Amino acid sequence: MTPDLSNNAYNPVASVRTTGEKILDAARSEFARFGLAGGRVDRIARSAGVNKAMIYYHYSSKENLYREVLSGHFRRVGQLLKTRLTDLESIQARLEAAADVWMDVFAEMPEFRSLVLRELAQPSSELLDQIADVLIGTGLPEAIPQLMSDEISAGRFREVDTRQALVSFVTMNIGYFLISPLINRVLSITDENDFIRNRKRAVIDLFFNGIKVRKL
Amino acid sequence: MTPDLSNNAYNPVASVRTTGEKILDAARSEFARFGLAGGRVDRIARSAGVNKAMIYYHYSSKENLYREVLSGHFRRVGQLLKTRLTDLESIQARLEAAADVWMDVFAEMPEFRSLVLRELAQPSSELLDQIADVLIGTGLPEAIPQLMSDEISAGRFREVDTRQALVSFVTMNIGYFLISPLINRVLSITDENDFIRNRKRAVIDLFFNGIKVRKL
Amino acid sequence: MTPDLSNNAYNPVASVRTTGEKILDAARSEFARFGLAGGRVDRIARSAGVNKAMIYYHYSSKENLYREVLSGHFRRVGQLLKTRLTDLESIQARLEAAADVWMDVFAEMPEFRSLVLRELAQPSSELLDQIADVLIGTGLPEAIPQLMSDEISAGRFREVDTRQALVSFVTMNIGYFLISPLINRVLSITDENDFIRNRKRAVIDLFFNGIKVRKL
Amino acid sequence: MTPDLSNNAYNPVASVRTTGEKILDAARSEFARFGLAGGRVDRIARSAGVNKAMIYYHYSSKENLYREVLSGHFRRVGQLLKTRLTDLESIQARLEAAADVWMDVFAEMPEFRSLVLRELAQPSSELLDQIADVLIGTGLPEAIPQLMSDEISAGRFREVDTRQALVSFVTMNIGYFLISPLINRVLSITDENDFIRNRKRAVIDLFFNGIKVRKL
DNA sequence: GATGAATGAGCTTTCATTCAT
DNA sequence: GATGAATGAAAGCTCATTCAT
Repeated sequence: MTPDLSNNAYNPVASVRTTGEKILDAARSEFARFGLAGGRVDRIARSAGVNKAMIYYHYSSKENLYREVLSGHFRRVGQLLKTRLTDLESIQARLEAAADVWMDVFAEMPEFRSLVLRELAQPSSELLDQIADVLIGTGLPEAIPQLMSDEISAGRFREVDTRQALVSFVTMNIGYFLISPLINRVLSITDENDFIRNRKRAVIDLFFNGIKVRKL
Repeated sequence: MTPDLSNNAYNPVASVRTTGEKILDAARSEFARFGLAGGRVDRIARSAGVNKAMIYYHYSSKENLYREVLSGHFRRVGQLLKTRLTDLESIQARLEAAADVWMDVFAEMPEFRSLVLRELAQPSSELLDQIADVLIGTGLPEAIPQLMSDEISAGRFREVDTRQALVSFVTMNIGYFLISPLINRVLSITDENDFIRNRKRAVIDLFFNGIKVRKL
Repeated sequence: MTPDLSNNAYNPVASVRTTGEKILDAARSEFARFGLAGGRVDRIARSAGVNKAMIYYHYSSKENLYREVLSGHFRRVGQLLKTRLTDLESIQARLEAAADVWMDVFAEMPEFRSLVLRELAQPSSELLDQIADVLIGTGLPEAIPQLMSDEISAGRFREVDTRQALVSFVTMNIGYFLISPLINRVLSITDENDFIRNRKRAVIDLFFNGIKVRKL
Repeated sequence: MTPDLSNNAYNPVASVRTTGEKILDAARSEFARFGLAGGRVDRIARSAGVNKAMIYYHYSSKENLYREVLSGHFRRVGQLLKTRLTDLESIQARLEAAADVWMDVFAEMPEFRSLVLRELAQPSSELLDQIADVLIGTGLPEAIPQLMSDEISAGRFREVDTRQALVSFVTMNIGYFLISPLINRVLSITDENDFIRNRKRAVIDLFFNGIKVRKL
């Protein structure tokens, strides 16, 4: 059930990592920690154990290396979404699966969070376009509101703005991961893993209780 | 009802902005756009219309200037929270007020979002400690779960994990602002202001419908 | 017998030091510690307790202030030499008096040593010209070798190169003060004052035993 | 008899000087002329004919480059002392050899004098510790006074303070070199080389005549 | 005389990138 | 592919000096 997102997800066989892969790995962590502007080519080379010139040989520029790092992540996320969200009929099943994917993504791709946050901070980010394309490509942003409308028509969901509802669901899931360092401090959460484990159920519970037709 | 968060919130009378304030204003926008590492002292000086050395005269280092920018924001946020969240009894009133504050903060302090996102991206950020302190200082992180517990005991709220519920509420509100560029693209939201206007009601509606005791 | 070289030698009445004097005092110690290139106008102003612009008001430039510091020293040294070396007949009396003066100069004008060393380090120093003039002005550099020649003619001194002998006498005296930090370390001299007290006698003793006619 | 202390002493084959050596050579002369604070990295780079960044590539900082310059000198001096002061029995032979070494050092390492003077001017110089160690390492500071004591016990030397005597010998030798620009002016010495050539004999003569037991 | 703020030139250092081997 | 050395542009910062009040 858990996906294959082990350490070597990006580089299946660690023992024969090519120079290009070593650079990519080092760059991933460098850019996650310091961002594009703050990341240092020297540091990447050193922590990859290769000569600095090799970075230019393989990736031609720091900025391009950064792009490679990001597109690697998105390829992986897209692939996960595609694999895990097919053949699911009910809206609940789909949303649960999506929640799972995000949890896995953040759990197993530790640098992803930082990279995305920094991209979100930039006024015009070509990267966001890429993510958006990946997400739209899953068909979910269109399908989910449509399914909700169907449920509303069928009298099972309350009359809500379906896009707002979708945004609510997404932010409850992703939002926690994005601002977890802040939340952990404010709520004195010490066992983060435990909190995350319960998170999915809590979100699903609140969301469907909030959207389904019930009587007071 | 809307607060005085106009452009000159930090410098009431624009016409007599001191050099220090001009620098701070320029720095705010520079760091929001490019981050600490990407921000350029030259550019700040130029766009503030002052000599570069003045930045060091007034703020002693680029990093310290950055800190001043951030702490200025937090002071403002803390002050807003303090002003707007007092004398409110019911949990609903409090959460609505908090939602209003966040909406205002993001609407009126355009650089805040970027700055916070970049800080969230950093593994160890002393700034997050500052925000956390501001938030804890409002008493809300303790009060809200307590009020929820009271409602649960009184049979009015369902048996939910109160901290998870709080996190859900917060992320539904803040989360949208943080990832709005992405959401806007994915959901093809063109009139962002319109979406934001409806957002508060949608969140409150979903949240309380989801947490209150009702019958199916 | 000991001269009036107390702390306030340069500024007779400390309690009413003018701004110009305060600056001069601070500058003296600053330039002694860091040299002309390493000395900082800011630091001088701060440690003098005056505004930086005052330095320019009173001394017009850093370099000029430096010159004032040095010429203050030389005036003092010249004055000392003049006072203490007059009315002395015998060569021994004169050399002893000169040794005393140097000892007093180094003992009571703590910054002098550093300043002179730095000037000596510079290939072309107008300051050295000034000192040289002061020294020549005392008449000693001409008188002493002449007196030695007389002694030689009279058969009391051995046939030595009188200028070399004078240089030997001077370096034995001054030389120690110039390189004392080094000598103290190498010879593990802990009680420097004690060593200095004995120095004069040792020099005189060695010099005259070395130069007088004796039999093996 | 004279040692190989030609211009390229530090870099035996001038035609293949490495970049690091070129920098070191340029730095040596720059720091000798202007000191650490007054020395300019730009100037060093230009006069070495290399890119400024190379200085940081090879020596990581201006201060460190300065340290390298000095330790290079001290290594050389230590080596000279070690080579020239072995296998010498009599105290006279040893002192003469030491005097020769110092004369050679000052004659052939033209920058040494300035560098040492500036270091002597600094209140706390780690460099002086290094020189002191080199000197102590030669064993002379301990051996010479001991030899003098032996001579005194044997009735050949007069009863003198042996450390004072050693200091006298050293300052007569080194002292002249340190303050030569001053002495030359005061005594109108035009042919410095001639004076230096005679200096050694004059010092030895005065010293031993002064310390040996003789009769008036 | 005295001050705080301002200036401009120049400082040390950094860093992405390229070159020669 | 791989390396160590090199480059040039620009970065952050300093500092002697001056100005307005």
